Amino acid sequence: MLEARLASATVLKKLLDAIKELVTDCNLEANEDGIGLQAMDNSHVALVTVQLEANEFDSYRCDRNMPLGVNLGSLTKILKCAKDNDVVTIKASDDADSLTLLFESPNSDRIGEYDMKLMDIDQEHLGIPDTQYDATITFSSTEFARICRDLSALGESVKIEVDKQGIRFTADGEIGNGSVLLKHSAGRGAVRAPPASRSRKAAKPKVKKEAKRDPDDEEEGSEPDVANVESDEEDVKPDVQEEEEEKPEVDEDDEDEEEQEDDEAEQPKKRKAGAVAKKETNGRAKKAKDGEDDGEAGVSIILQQSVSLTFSLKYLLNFAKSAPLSKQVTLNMSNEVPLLVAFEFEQGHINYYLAPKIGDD
Amino acid sequence: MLEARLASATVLKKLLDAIKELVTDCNLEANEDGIGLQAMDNSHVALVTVQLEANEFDSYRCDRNMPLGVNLGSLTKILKCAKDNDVVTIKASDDADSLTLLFESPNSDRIGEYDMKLMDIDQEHLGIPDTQYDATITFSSTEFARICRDLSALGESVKIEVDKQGIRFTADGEIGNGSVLLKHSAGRGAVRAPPASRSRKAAKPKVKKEAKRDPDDEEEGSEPDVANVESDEEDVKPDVQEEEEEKPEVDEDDEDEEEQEDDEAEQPKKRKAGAVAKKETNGRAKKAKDGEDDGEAGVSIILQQSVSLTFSLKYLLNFAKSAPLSKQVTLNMSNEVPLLVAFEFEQGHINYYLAPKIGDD
DNA sequence: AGAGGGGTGT
DNA sequence: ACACCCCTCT
Repeated sequence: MLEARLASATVLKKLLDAIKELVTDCNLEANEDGIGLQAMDNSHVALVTVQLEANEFDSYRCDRNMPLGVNLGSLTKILKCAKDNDVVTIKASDDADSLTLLFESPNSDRIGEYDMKLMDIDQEHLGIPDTQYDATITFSSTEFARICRDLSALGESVKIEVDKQGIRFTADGEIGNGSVLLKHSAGRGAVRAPPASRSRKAAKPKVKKEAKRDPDDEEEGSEPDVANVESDEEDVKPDVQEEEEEKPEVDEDDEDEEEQEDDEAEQPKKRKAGAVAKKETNGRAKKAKDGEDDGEAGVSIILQQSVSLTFSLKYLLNFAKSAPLSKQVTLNMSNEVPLLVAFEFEQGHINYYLAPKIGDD
Repeated sequence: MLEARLASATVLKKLLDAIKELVTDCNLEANEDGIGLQAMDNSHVALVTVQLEANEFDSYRCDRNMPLGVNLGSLTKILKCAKDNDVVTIKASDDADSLTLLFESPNSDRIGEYDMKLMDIDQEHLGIPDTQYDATITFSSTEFARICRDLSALGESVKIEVDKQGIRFTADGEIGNGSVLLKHSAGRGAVRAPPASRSRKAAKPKVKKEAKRDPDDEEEGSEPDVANVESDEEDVKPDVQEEEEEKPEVDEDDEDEEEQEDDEAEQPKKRKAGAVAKKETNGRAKKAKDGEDDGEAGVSIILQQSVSLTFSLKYLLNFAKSAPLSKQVTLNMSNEVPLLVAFEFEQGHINYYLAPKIGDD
């Protein structure tokens, strides 16, 4: 049986707003690690994964692995019945034919209880290899959303080029061409040599498989398909959550405190997530007065080699709907390999994978 | 070649929002005076003119007259890619087959560059005579917008009557009749005898031609046509900008300092525009606390003789979309002559001309 | 409370 | 496809 208590409904609401248009039905995978979700989008082009960490819940109990097949539209409707600051309790009995959501006002003077029918969904669990990316760019998620929105007025595709100078998004279309260049920020998340951050990653157990995909993988995943997905269930979830935990730190310790953070890396994740949240708050307060509040925390670029990839803006626009979940987004790119768009938030993360268009000059 | 730099994208955005539904394609006329636009609306009923003064740009360079044929929809799309406080640079090379817009964030960490295809547009340049109007009413632009919106719920036409008491807008329709009366403000922009303000205007060179239109002009422009437009290119732009520069002052010196402002009238325009902007700011700050911020600066009426004219609300609604550009709007009316609706803003002005309906009451 | 974005209707 | 209205996010 599952019983998970979350202090605020707002994360769940934002999560569902983010993915409900990408995925109609899918299994929520509840287990001792927390609640996860993995699904191809409806047109089978993009892959979304979500993980809510068990130890980020106010309380969490899950006796066994439970695949909970939900219709995300229905779940969204039910979540609309919760106020943002309601305390949410998610319950499922062992037969798992329905999911119960309990919404309590903060002072418990109102309690809503909603039951949702579950469905059986046959869903292969895809293994997602832990890729070492050639370029990792972390910047304002609202800036990301803004760029995708702006450029989608011009064309259907965006070319993303990353080099030492910064990251450039370019779209061409009938009415004209547009390009947006974000320069890496001096003083904060500036361009950093990869080895420094990689060495920290080596401390993790069973991370990294191969850094690059096989060429034929990209062949068949040429356009509308996530190329580097494998069917290796065993090591997927650990990999994903370890890897995602990693990325924001790169930006974190760009400030001043690398060694300290490395120490913390051995500690429970709860502690680390707290640090992330705190830092984000600082970032906002710090930047609040300089007028430009999209530039929060600047643009961090970690570059192993320059990349140039082209993607469908339609999907990026969808991914950018996760911006309310996190102030920062991380784009992970290697040439001819699917893009990983990652959002970290206090309770977990959401990752999107999208294969590049081919012939992307 | 043209290169014009504007400290903030917001004026351009507002301008295009204001006219993009009225005009589809038109030439931007860049020359040493600045950037101008003149176009009939798509149904050839109303006339719009815009002027952005060269000396109000942060920097301005235009070597020769360049007609830049733009699709306003495309330009609007591109301007949506600029944030309000972005610095905008407009560039066109001498062959003028495309227009480049550069959007830089205030701290230059983001640079957007957009190229827009230009088109050849054959467009006669209409001469607009400098008319002395029988009634000139200056009041809150949002009030104007509100009245147009409110009355358009009742009928398709509005009768505008101006006399010493004030200005009355009346609409009749099936569900009932409505009328809004704005009284001239005591203490501020009150009704003023025309000679006083006319004498100031007399200080300008080459102003005023004839005060009234020829009757046959109105005949052919009876309903859907701007009647008093002549094909006299020479004196149009100077006249327009002189005249428009004049109007807000009427309201300005209603405060206490008539003579001083008359002195300034001889000074360069740059100086005067600055004064206008400053006064507007004061007006906002002053009124901020009395709750009614539509009544800013009151209602100023300069009346030579009473007028009563009827106009299509559809067009007035469109004109009122310029309200974000200026806190004040000026209506200039003479019986049986097209209405001039004028908005002044720091970088220039926008004027709308609309012929009255006949049988107007 | 205001502005921007998304969705719906013409 | 464009315009208008409503809702959400800032």
